[in-house]
Amino acid sequence: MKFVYDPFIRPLHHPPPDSITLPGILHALSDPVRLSIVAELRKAEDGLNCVETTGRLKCAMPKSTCSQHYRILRESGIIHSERRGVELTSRVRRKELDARYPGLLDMILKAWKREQE
Amino acid sequence: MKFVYDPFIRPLHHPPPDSITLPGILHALSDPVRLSIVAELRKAEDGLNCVETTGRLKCAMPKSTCSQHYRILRESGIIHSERRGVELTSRVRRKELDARYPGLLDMILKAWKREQE
DNA sequence: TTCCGAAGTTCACAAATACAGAACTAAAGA
DNA sequence: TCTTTAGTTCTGTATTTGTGAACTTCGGAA
Repeated sequence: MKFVYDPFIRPLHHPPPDSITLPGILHALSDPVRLSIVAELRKAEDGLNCVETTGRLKCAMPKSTCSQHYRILRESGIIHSERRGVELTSRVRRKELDARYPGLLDMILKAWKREQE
Repeated sequence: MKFVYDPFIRPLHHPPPDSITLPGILHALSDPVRLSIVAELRKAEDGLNCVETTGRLKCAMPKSTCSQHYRILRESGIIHSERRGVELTSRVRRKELDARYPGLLDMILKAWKREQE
């Protein structure tokens, strides 16, 4: 069977703001790793790529798993990713999220930070 | 194989406040049906049983599915359930949740209400 | 008292989802 | 050109979810 591969051609899918859903957001944030990824991304104004993020997380994780986590975050509408050469730079879609769910992400990340200590 | 059955003897499991986790909460709330169940429960100060809740929800759903949703909500720590004869009366664990995650549930339910309109 | 209906739970199985290793592609630099 | 780096896809396995069917218990009716 042929192995079809086109990661750099296939466009990344980002939902438009009005098709972001609350259950989708909550599901994306219902995983400790993803919560931590989002927390890191949110701190970094310029975005981070996967290596940088997992580096700061210091929780070892296979690349494939990491890739899946980013896909889930992206397709739920929490982050925006863009290819820069071989890297994928992601950042939190702050304005859009805050317009749709004011204060929600902040509150969740704050609670997560507390819970981590 | 023997069918072991003891629903009215087996105790309901409610996590103590300090073993409630944020990912657990978010996961429990990452389903539209469960969000709506919690919204109804939160409105009813005295608690509701499953039939009352699903009646108000007017989204038909098999009993087994409903039972699972309640189990997930209960084991995440969002609701407390207690048997009253043949019924199961559930209510939101407001004080405990608000102590641990101040304002979070309110914010989520408010966002859900907006999204429903 | 006995019987029946209502309320929920558990089981079993199918479908969907998640995880992680392996193979792979493309870009950038030596 | 060759190699390293960053990330994706595939695949098989494992876990989770949804639902019908069988079941138990309680409370009220007969």
